[in-house]
Order: sequence, then structure tokens, then C-alpha cells
Amino acid sequence: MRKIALVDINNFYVSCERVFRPDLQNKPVIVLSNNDGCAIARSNEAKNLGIKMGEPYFKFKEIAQKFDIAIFSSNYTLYQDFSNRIMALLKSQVPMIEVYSIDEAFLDLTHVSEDTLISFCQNLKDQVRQYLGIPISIGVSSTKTLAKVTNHFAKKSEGVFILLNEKEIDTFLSRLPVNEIWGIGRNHTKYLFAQGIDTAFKLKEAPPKWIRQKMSVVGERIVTELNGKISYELEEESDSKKMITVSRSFPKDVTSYEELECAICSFIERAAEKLRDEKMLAQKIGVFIKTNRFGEDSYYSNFQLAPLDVASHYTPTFITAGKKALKAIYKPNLFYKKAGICLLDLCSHKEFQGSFLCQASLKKEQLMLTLDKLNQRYDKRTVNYGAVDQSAVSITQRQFLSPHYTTQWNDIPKVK
DNA sequence: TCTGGGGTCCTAGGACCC
DNA sequence: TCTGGGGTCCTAGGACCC
Repeated sequence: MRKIALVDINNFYVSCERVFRPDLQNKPVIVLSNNDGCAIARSNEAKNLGIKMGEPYFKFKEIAQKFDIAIFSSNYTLYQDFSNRIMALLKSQVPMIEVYSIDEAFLDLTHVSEDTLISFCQNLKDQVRQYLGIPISIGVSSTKTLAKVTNHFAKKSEGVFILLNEKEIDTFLSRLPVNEIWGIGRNHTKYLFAQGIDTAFKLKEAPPKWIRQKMSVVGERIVTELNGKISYELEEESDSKKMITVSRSFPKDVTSYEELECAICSFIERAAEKLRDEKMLAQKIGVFIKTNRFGEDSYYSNFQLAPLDVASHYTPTFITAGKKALKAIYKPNLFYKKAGICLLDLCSHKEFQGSFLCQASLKKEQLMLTLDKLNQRYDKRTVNYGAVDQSAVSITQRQFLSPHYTTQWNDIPKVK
């Protein structure tokens, strides 16, 4: 039988901060998101005070003061560094590991005999604690989904938990609300509850065909895994990224074009930097802007650019606006036109150009023309400045597009 | 007043080709 | 006025994850 472990770092960001602040052990601690917006990591003590994941800081500020909660702004560089060290340590102890996220990894422990499994895991846990000062939990079962379930119960006990016996698995599945299963989110939960499926065990017993119909293959795979059959294999080598995004919510509304342009240009620089780190090339770039999603009407606009078009040999051919954007432009207060112009500016941005095969492909005039056409199509509607709350730049990458694209990263001409 | 950021996968439906 | 069928590729949007 396969034995798959899920290692999860407990309250990861909080645990990192505590390494440098041992006085905060057993005290409530919270790490906030960008702009100190909301809680993204909570110590157990903070959880017990009722603070929810993602809760905005201004909503729990009073509680924080009253109970003397230690508050930290996030320090992702530090957390990533801790993560790398922990993963390296785990890697040195097992034949196969899949680093799933910054704070989680799946390990293949099939080689470990059942009677030594607990001590093996306990030892891993102790090592991470000893060398890095970080607490982890380990759950072991026969599939990834079940390992996730097991880890859930590991957190409630001593930090190591093993479930391999089917009867025992069923017992614990009966105790687990269906929404706690990996891959069952808000929407599926609502649907499943309406159907009377409220525990993991009931989902396990649900007819696969019906699940497939209602929840697509994704649901079907979950049910398969709950039944102890693998549908998600461990994947050791992570493929290269398919998308790179740099996005930010603004601390206050942005209402001028200059401000917006400035923000987007800095996103582009960062995105291009990441692209180079990955040694990849961009196929497409998109920009979106959003008005405040908590406002009465929330507008969203998304623009895409395809600078590399195989058929026309690198000629930039179109700017498209998504359906939502098309709908949105019929509403006032949207940066429709301005966002388009912004995109054009990006094309001449040196960071951006560096990520394409051929600078000559970026002809501003051509893009201007396309944009003009687009504007004509949607009428000379007056577009006012609106308040933009969030913006992003994303780059998508696809494999090299044709045999002609044999250029290596280093051969790409640098832009002066 | 203040509400994160970065990803993946799946599907329906449109565009396009022969 | 009638108006193929099958295949592939692409995109937007939904759902979910940490």
C-alpha cells in the first residue's frame, strides 16, 4: 500500500516571527497582509479569540488591543527563506517529495514499514523543530486527499497522525464536515449540504457518476481519493510556471491616470523580473483594473495583448477586451480608454520589451491603430476617471510556439 | 477611513479550418 | 429561403487552493 504523508507547517508565518520573538510563545500573534489589510496568519491563541482568516484589521483592532495581540506586517522574504530550509531538510530524509506550497509538502513514505512509521514521522518533526525552531504536523494515509484529512486530525493531537486502516478511516471521515475536504470549497459545500451530504464519509459513499455530473471530474477525483485510490500522483519536479501575476490593492483609491500608469509600470518591472528568474518568455500580457469590490457597483476591466503571433511572424495583432470589460464600458466611471493607453505605454517599457523575442514586434503605431478601431466600435462614449482600487499585470507563457522559436533566453536582444 | 496576493485546473462556447 | 459536420484551438469565467 502506498503511504503518502502531508507535512504542514503550523501557523507558518506566525511561527517564523516567533523564532525571533520567543517571548511570544503561547501568546496571540497575527501576521497581516499587504498594506496591513487583513489577517493572513493566526496563532492558535488568536484563533481562539475568534479572529477569522482574512478578516480585515480594522474590524478586530479593538480585540487586538484588549487582548494584547502581537501584530506583524508580513515579511515574505523571510517566510520563503524558512520554507526553503525546511523543504531542504525534509528532502534529505525521504526518497520523494512534492513541495506543494510555501508551507506544505507531500512525502512518499511507502518504503517505511508500518510499525516504524510513527517514530519516523516523529523524528522528522523533531528535526525541523530542533534545527529551525518551527512546529510542523504530519498526516499519513494512502492518497493525497486522505493525507490532508489525516493532517487535519494530526493538528488536533500530538502533531503526527496515521490512518491506513479502512474502518478507522471511515470513522474519521464521518467526523469530518464535508467542507473540510481538500478541493471542496464554498460552492460545492452549499450544493452538497442541500443534497444531505454533510460529512466526508457521505461524500465517499456518493455515486461517482452523479458526482461527475454535478461536480465534474474534479469532484469525481476527490471521491476516488477518499476511497483510497490514487487520482493525484506525487509530482516531484514542478513544471515551469504557466502564469506570472503581480497585483496590488491600493491603500487608497487611485483617481489619476498618472498614478495608475506609475503603479502599472512598477508591476511590469517586477513581473519581467520574475519572468527572467524563471528563464521564460512571455506569450501574452494582460492588465486589469478594478474599482472597489466592496463598493456599491464594482467594475472590472481586463485588457490583453498578444505581442507574439505566430501566424503573422511576431506582428502584434490585437488587443481584446473581455466580455466583462465590454459590459463595463457601457457604464460610467471606468478607465476604459485610459487603461488602453496604459497598455501601449507598457509596450514601450524596457522591462517589458526584454521579455519578448523580438523588440521590433512592438510597434506602438500599430497598436494605436487597433485601439482606435476598438474605440470606434464602442462609440465615442465619454469615459470619466473612476476610482481604481486594484490593478495587476499578468504574463502568460506557453511553450516555445514553433520550431522557429529556438532562441535561448540569453540570445534575446537587450533593450537599451 | 481602513477589506491580500499568487497560483492551478476545468468547462462551455466561439472562432476557424477543411 | 434554404444554410453540413467534425475537429482543433483558444478564451473567459468559475471554482478552488495556500
